[in-house]
Amino acid sequence: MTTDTAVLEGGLADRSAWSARDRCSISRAMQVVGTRSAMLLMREAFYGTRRFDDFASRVGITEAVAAKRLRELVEAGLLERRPYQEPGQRTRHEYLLTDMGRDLVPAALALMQWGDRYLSDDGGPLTLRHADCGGRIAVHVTCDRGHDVPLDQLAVEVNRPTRH
Amino acid sequence: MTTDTAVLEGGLADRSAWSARDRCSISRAMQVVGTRSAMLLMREAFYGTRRFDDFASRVGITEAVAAKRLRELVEAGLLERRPYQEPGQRTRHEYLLTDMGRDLVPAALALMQWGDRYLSDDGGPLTLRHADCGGRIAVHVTCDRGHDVPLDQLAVEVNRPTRH
DNA sequence: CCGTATCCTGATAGATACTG
DNA sequence: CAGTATCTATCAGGATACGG
Repeated sequence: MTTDTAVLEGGLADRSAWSARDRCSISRAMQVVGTRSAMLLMREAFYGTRRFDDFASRVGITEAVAAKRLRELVEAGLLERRPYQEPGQRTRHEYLLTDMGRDLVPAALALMQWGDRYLSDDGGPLTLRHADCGGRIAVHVTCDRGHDVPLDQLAVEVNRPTRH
Repeated sequence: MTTDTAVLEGGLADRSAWSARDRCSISRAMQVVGTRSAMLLMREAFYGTRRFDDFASRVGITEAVAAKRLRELVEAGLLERRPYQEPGQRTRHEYLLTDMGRDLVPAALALMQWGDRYLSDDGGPLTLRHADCGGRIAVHVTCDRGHDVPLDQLAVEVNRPTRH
């Protein structure tokens, strides 16, 4: 294990162990939700969209693209395709968030927060609040001892993969 | 203004105001860093990489792609291309994080955290710590009254654009 | 070192038309 | 409503070669 302190300041010394592209979790995450359509479909799922047509129209993509992405997201485990039946109707399918999909919310919110700040003239079209208390939502980087961690106090530890 | 409570539970009723794709901050953010190479170049910048060749080799992309993405990231305002000169050397350029680029860190960390959890067999190649106290880093969704907000307690408020 | 130029492949995604 | 099929344009990105 190697520990570097204040990465954003001094840089990361030992990179050999993880510069391998295929182990980087950001890289892997981007392979799954690294297209505009995939992330926006997840956004829709967060907002409660369940049906194919709604996904396509609300995201603003063609049915062909929606079908392909949804299939990939189901296969990757972010969504679950489940049959359901309304009384007197034929069987349909709905797309539901899995735990894996739900846990992507912080990443989506972090992107939204960043976009609201830097890519929008009026702070963005949505304000998120804590349903219980009405406080405004923000995404924070914290440590498990409860400190809010400024970006210049991030340290990186390299975990070498266990060999056999 | 319209407020919906517990979006992840009940769904979002009033979508007409923001379903316009071009105002969604997630969509805009994905236009800027929605490719694997762009996000990984930003990751490198977070880790202190400054030079063209290092960007290309550490991210594992060709120089052509690196050149194009870096140019776009500079143009979008996430990086700054600055000339510098070592004594006795000719002028070179380095790519430095701007505030806008630095503020993308939480989004990158959120993706990393998600990837560590769901796309890695061993928790991921890196552990991030708070340099001051050594505590493990995590990305949290909180409200400005200090509550940690569970994902099922997110409420959405739609801000209509001001007309004239 | 720091890129540019060219060529090529595959993925992303729009448009349109069609099926159960 | 929930897709599939086809056709097309644009973009992401690898390979290779070249220039300051």
